[in-house]
Amino acid sequence: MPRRATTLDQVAASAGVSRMTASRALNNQPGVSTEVRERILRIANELGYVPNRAARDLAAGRPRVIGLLCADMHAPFVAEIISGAVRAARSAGYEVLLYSLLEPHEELREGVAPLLARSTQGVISTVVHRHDHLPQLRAAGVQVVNIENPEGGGSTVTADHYNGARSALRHLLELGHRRIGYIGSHDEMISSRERRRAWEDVQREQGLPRDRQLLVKGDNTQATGFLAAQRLLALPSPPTAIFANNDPTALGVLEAARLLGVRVPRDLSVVGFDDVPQAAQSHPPLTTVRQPLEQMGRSAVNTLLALLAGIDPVAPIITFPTELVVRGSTAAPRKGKLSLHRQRKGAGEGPDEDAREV
Amino acid sequence: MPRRATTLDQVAASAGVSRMTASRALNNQPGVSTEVRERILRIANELGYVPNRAARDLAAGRPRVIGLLCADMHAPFVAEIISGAVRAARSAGYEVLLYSLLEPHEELREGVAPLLARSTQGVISTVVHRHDHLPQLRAAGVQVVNIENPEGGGSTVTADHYNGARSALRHLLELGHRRIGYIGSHDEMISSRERRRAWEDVQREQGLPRDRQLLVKGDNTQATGFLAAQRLLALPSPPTAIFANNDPTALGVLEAARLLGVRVPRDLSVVGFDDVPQAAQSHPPLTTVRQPLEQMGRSAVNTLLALLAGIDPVAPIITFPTELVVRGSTAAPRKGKLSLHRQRKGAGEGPDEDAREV
DNA sequence: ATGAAAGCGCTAACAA
DNA sequence: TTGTTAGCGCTTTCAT
Repeated sequence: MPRRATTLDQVAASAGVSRMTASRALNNQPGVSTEVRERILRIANELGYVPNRAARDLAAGRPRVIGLLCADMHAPFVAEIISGAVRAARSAGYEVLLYSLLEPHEELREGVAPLLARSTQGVISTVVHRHDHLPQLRAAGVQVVNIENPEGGGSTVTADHYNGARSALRHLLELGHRRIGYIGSHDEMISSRERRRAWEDVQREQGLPRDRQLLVKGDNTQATGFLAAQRLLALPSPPTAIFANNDPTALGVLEAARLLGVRVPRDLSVVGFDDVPQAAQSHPPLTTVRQPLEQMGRSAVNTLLALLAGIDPVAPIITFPTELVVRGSTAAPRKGKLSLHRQRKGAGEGPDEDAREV
Repeated sequence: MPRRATTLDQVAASAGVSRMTASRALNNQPGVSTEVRERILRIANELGYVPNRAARDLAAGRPRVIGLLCADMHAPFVAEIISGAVRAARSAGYEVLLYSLLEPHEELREGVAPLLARSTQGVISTVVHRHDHLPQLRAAGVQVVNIENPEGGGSTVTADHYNGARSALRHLLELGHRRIGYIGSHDEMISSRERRRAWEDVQREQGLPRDRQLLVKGDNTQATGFLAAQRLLALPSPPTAIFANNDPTALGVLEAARLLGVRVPRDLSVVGFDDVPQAAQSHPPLTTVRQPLEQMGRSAVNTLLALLAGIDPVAPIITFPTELVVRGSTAAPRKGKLSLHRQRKGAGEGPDEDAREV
C-alpha cells in the first residue's frame, strides 16, 4: 500500500529549513537564497514530493482548478480545444475539471453552477449553441471565458469566421467562379451567421446574381449536405462552386456530386470549413478553412487566468485568424455550362424525392 | 464580488445544531434524526450551501476525484466514454480531472504519474494503443481501470470485439456471402486483433477459401479503407462483401466502390465497426457493430469506485456485448459474378497506382 | 532572507 | 442521537 506521501514538513526537515522557506522555494517565490532554494528543490525531488492539492487549495482560499464546460464532446473541434486548454492550464499549475453536459442541448442542471463556483476558479465554456447557461454561472460568481460564442457577454475567444469565409469565397472568385452556392446551418450559432454574412456580402459586392436559390439551409451534417447539394445541382442554372458551412456538409456535397456524376473539381468546386481530420482524406481531398483550435483553447485559459489575476483582458473578444487550406476539391470552372446529361445516373435507390425537403 | 461562500458552520448555526450533525445530515450518514436531518437539508438549500471540496478532501485524507487519462481526444469513441464516465462519477459525488496526453503516442510525461497519485484516487485510462503507462501509474500507487486495453493487467472494461465481429460476419454469411474481404489495422490494439481473429476463425469454420489476398492491412482511416478496397475489388475474384475493422475504413470502402462503379449493397456489401455518428449518414447508411460506450464509461467508473472501496471486482475484465446495427450497406450477393466492366470508370484522377501500397 | 503563529472548512475518532 | 476535540497539509500574515 502506498505509505503516506511526502509532505512539505518532511522536505523542510530534510533540508534543515522551516516549512515556510520550503514552500517559498517550491513555489518560485522570492525570499529564498539561491543556495537554499536549490537544496530544497533537490531534496523535494529526491523525496518525490508532490504538493497536496486539497491542502494547498484550502489554505490559499481558492482552488487551482479551471472548469471546462463541454456541450457536445462529439463535435470534432472540441477535441483540439480541450488539448490546448489542458496544456495551458497544466503549465500554469492548474488542473482541469471536466463538466460535460450529457445532451448537447441540455440545460445546465440545477446546482451545477454553484458547484462550479465552489470547485473551480473559472470556467471555459465550449457551449456554442446556447448561451443561457452564462448568466447562471455568472450569478454563481464564476468567471467564464467563452469559446466561439460571444453572445452571452464577457470574454470570448473565437475564430474569424467572417474573414475565413471570405477567404474561401475569394479563392473561388479568383478561380473564376461566378455562381457560388452556399449551404448554411441553423442561425443559432454565430459562426454560421458570420459565414453566411460573408457569402451574402461577397454576392453583393461582386454584383453576382441575387439568386436566393443559391442559398440552402442545412444543419451541419453530412446528410443534409448531401440533400442540399442535390437541390443545388438540380437548379436550372446550377452553381459551379459550393461553399459549405462546415466540413461534414461539404463531404455530403462530395457524395452527392459523385452520385450525380458531377466531377469534383472539374464540374464543381467545393469548399468546407473547420478542417476536420477527414477533410484531408476525402476524394478529392477537401479545400477548407482551418481554425487554430488548439491555440484558441490555450488562449481561453490564459485569458481566464489573466481575468482571475485581476488583469483586464486586452479586448472582450479575442479573434484568431483562420487559414485557407487549398486541397483538391477546387479548380477553375469549365468554360461551358455544367453538363447535366449524367445527372440521374445511379440515383435509382437514392433519396431523390427528399432532395426538395431540405 | 462573490462574498464568502456559505460554510458548514453557518448551516449548523442556522439549524441550531453542531457542525458535525450538519455534516452527517448532508452526507447521508446515519446518526441524525429524520426531523433534524430535514431541517438541516432545508436550511442548507436556502443558504445555497455547497461543500468546499478542498476542505473535504483534506479532512478526509483523500480527494473525491477520479482522473481520466485520454490519449486521443479525436477518436470518435472517447466522447461517449467520457460522457458516461463523467455522469457516473458525478452521481457518486466525484469530480473528474482530465488528463489528455497531447500526442496520441506521447509518453506519460515525467511527473504525471505521481501527480495523478496525489490529486486523484484512481484513474480511468482510455489509452488503447500502448500500455507502458500502466506500470508507471501503478508504481505511483494509483488504481487504474482500463478501457479497451486488457494488456497492462489490472481491471479492464471492454466490448466483445470478437463476438461483435462474428455477429457482423454471421450477418454476411446469412445473406449468402462466401467471399468476404477483411480490412484490418495495426495489431497493436487488441480490439483489432480480436476482430481479425473472428474473421479468420469464420473463414476456417465455414471452409471458405483460405485466400490471403482477402485480408488487407489498413490503419483505421478512411484513406486506407479507400485504397484497400480498390485492391480487394481489383482481385481476379473479388469479394462480394467487405468487413472493415472500423467505420472510417468502411466509409473509405464505400467511397472506393462508388468510384469504381461498384454498387453497394447490390454488387458489394460493406460492414464497419463502432457506429460513429457518420455511419448513419453515409449513402447507403452503413451496417456496423455498435459498442455500448457510454455504458462502458459508467462501468469503468463504478469498477474503480468499487476497487477504491476495497471490493474486489467481479472479474478482472468486464466485457460488454456489442450490437449489430443493420443498415443499408449489406444485402444478399448477386447471383452472377461481380461485373467488372465498369471498374476503371472515372478513376483517371484517382490514386490508382497507390492501391497496391496499402 | 527566514521563521512562527494562525487558520482555511471540513471529517474522523471519540465522548457524552 | 448529538457534540467535542483534533487535526488534514498547506499558505497567509506578521514577525525577526
